[in-house]
Amino acid sequence: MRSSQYFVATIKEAPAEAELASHKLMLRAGLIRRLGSGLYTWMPLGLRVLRKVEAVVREEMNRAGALEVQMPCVIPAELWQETGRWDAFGPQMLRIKDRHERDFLFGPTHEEVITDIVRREVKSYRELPVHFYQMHTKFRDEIRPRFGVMRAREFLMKDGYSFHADYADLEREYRSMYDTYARIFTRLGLKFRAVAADTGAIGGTGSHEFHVLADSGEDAIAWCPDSGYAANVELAEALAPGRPRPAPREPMRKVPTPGRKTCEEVAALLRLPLERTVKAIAVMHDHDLALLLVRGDHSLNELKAARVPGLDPFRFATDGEIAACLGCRPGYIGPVGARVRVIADRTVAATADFVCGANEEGAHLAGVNWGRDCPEPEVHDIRNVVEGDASPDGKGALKIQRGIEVGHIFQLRTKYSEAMKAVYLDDKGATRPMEMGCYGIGVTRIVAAAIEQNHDERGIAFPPPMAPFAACLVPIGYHKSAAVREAADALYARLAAAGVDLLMDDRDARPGVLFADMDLIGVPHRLVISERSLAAGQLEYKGRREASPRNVPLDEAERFLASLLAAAP
RNA sequence: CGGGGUGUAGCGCAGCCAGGUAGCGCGCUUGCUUUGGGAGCAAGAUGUCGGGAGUUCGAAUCUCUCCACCCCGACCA
Repeated sequence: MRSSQYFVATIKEAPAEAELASHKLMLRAGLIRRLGSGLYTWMPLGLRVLRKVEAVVREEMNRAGALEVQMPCVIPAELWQETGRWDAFGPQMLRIKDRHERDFLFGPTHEEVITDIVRREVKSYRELPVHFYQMHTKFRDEIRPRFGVMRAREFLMKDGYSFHADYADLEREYRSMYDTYARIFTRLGLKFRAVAADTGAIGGTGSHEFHVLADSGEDAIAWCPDSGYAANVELAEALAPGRPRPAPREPMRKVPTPGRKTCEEVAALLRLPLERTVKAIAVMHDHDLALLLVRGDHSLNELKAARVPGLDPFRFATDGEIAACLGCRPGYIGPVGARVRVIADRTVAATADFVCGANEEGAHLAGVNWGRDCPEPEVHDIRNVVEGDASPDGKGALKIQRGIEVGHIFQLRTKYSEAMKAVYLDDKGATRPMEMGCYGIGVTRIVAAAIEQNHDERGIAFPPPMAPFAACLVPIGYHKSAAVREAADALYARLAAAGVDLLMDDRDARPGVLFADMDLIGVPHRLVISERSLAAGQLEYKGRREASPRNVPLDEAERFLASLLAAAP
């Protein structure tokens, strides 16, 4: 491809709306353009990248024995009413009506559609297992689309669904998909980690997420270098402290803390470590206020809190509700004297002589002890684990890393097959529901995640498997020097004939412009032809991540490039 | 939805507080020069100042209202 015949839509300054490096770079490199909130056009260059990711995913899915299908984006409401998700899925599902006022939805996921297909087509255990997948445009009306295609409303997803005669076979396929996903992300040249995960709205039992590691990731993952344990922080259990609660040593006393509302401020005022403070979070369940207590240096895990018996569903209490129930503003609330349900985190329950709000404006209590100063609390694991916590498997300490979720696999079991009567006859003639698994990859998100992980001050440094072009040829003085033009055209023809995925930047611009653009769009290998190098019978090579160029004899260019491209990413 | 912020040329921004009829940089067009890391000079083109209503002799600027977008929290591939 010649860039003069192509569409290089690079820009110098990123639009102000972009904050994340990958979002800025995708706009600057001309990979995408925004149409509306969470809606993006993939420009020619970006689409090349997307197609390369897609190809790797497709190849590995096919290798694993899954079969590609294409389901409709627009789905009749009846199917979703059958499983109850028409009402349960919530506002992120885009509902639409046709000319007859019939209800449809734009599919955010396709369990119902595929289950409908399979229940019609598969009647016997002899036809199982089956695994269908598609590369599909999904729409989810996200509460807050952000970071470009990282969290878009419309996005490309690989979604696969498998059906099995028994759980053992589902487990086999689940392990196969786990390995397939690991192979896909490895092939794409990404640093990733597979972690145990919550099953969320999709439902089912076992589940793993695949995260591309990046500090800008929206998820936190907890992992243990000693045991290999890895889980989303949402899920990772915070064990109770190993030692029992110390005996009280201090008397309880009220201390004035005007204007100090946060645990940090109170701890600083009293010159106490943050671990001695207790943070109270007021929540409402069924018109009843409850206090959730975590240590000042810890944070509440809302998923865990929602699993506390008798607390689901809960919401955060308003300032008015807190005032009505506890007689003061948030910032000064605490368990002592509060006539409400008190749920303490395991760590809080094992803390003595702690500091908490006095339920009085501008005052806290210090030296507070369970049992002596207020009733023993209800104890649950309701906090997020932090770096250094004991691994839930009891073997070592946890580390915390941030990640971008690019894949998620679930064991759905019979949740959908029972709701939709997807049954088969086993070898004894008995009717049984199919065991089901589902497996998703955010294809568009992978591109953003890869850039997040692979960029520098000059732009994107794509892993070779997903670079828009495998290599580029930059002739200097193409429009001025006949020698350069002839040599560049000849090399271009030879490399094209050899099937090299090459971009020749033959635009009539200064060399700096060409170099800057090739660096920005992330082409991994760069060849430069100029009168200077030509005179020595050489051309110049530089890898995108390398600091300085080296010379290569002109007549060895093909072989040289071929060996680079054959090398592992 | 709650909290914060921004809408002025294709992009990035100034002008707004102290109303007087719109500007800078990049990009774009033309010409000349330049040519190994986003060139220089010259001449140009491009704006319903987010929409609507109001105050005023006069509104980008003040008031009200609607809209869009961004950031922080609940969602998820």
